[in-house]
Amino acid sequence: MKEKAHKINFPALLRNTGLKATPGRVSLLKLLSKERKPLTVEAIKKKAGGKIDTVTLYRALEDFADVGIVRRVDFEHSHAHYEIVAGRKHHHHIICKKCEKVEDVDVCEFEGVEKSVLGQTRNFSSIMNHSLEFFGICNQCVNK
Amino acid sequence: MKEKAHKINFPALLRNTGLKATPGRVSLLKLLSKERKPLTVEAIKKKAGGKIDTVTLYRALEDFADVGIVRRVDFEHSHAHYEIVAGRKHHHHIICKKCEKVEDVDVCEFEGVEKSVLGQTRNFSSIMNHSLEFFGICNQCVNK
DNA sequence: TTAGCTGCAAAAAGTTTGCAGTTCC
DNA sequence: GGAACTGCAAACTTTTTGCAGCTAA
Repeated sequence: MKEKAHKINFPALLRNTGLKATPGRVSLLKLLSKERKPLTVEAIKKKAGGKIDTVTLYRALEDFADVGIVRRVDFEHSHAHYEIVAGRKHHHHIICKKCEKVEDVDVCEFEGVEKSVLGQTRNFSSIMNHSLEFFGICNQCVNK
Repeated sequence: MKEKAHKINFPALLRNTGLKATPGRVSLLKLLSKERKPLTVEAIKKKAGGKIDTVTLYRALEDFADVGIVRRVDFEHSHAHYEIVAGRKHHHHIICKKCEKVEDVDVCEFEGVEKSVLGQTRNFSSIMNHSLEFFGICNQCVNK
């Protein structure tokens, strides 16, 4: 079963979540959907040919993350990454501590784990999402 | 089995990893060890009575993280947190998306998972560490 | 028409770099 | 003595805020 994120109707997706389907936001989603990996704000800007205003980009990404179309990912490097969620299977990442190379990884089901986590706390009643990242040094960076 | 992080010989620990046991670094480790939760650089500074220089703090934390005495944790809020590792059991966190409240959580073994992850990639040969954080809205913030 | 989106300017927040002086071992 | 650590100044990067004009629905 191949993922066909490019077939998603982004204007409809945006409207369904209460956001407006502006040309800028639709192309941003297309870009993220095509790249299929976590990108920094600067990287997105570059990929878009520098045409997007940085502030507008931050605001769009925040809005998207709020409604779950996009997710923010942190790799212990002081800048956030954003990745499309819509049209993609749930997955995690392995990241090179040196060059920041990122690869997707699949990990077993997490439903049981979330239940167990909720069983341990009295301050939380539900879990909205989780992040799971693996860190190492990639084979290219090891040889240096 | 209670954790007794306060009994750790920090000067020795530092020297064992090739770092110098300066008074500043030893008290920083004591502070982190006492707090037992992820703190931002600003929070550490405040707890220390503002006596630590910010730059020195960043450099010490980075050095500590490099040798594994401390770990950096990211909570999808644009500032890093640092938590002591030495003397503590491996654990993860659940974080409130609104107030950034943090609670420790224990999760089942990860050895099998790491093996499975390494089986999926050709670019990495080992995993040095992983991050696993759960996000939700805490009960106090829900009622707002 | 109006709530939401955009872009510019500016500021705030977080982090890094360079360097001269000090301290640990 | 020498490598590591510290503190200050300065720079740089990342993210946020405010506001006026524009646009999708």
